[in-house]
Amino acid sequence: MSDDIRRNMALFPIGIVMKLTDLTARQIRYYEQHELIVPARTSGNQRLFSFNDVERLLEIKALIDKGVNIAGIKQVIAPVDGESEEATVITRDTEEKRKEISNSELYRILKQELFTKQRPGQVSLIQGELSRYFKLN
DNA sequence: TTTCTAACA
DNA sequence: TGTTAGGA
Repeated sequence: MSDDIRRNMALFPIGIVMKLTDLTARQIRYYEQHELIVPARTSGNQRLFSFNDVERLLEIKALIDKGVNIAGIKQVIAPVDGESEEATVITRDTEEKRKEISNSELYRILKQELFTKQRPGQVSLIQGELSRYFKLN
């Protein structure tokens, strides 16, 4: 499915991802160090995240909120190596949680957010929206 | 202005 | 994890 390429297409810089996930740049970079995510880089060494990266980050956030440490999260989320089929490999446990939100739904919400949050001083609404889908089980 | 790496009161 | 320095 060509939908995979879109989900794995590196699009947004860390600033956007911060608002989308409600995570600090520090946390996002930290998770990258632990290989929980492997964002692409621009020629200027700037990170570029894909929708998949954002989804992973949201899952990580949900797990962190549950009190799971990095080691635990690594067990839940399959390590990202190859970019082909392995890109979306996840454990059955995680897959079940993801079923709570459809791909189109996530895309719609994220896209809407991208067009909404532009002006400074404006609070993103996606955090609350997405947290609903990833609400604690 | 935004992001990056490295490092620590 | 927060936060800052210093550079791109």
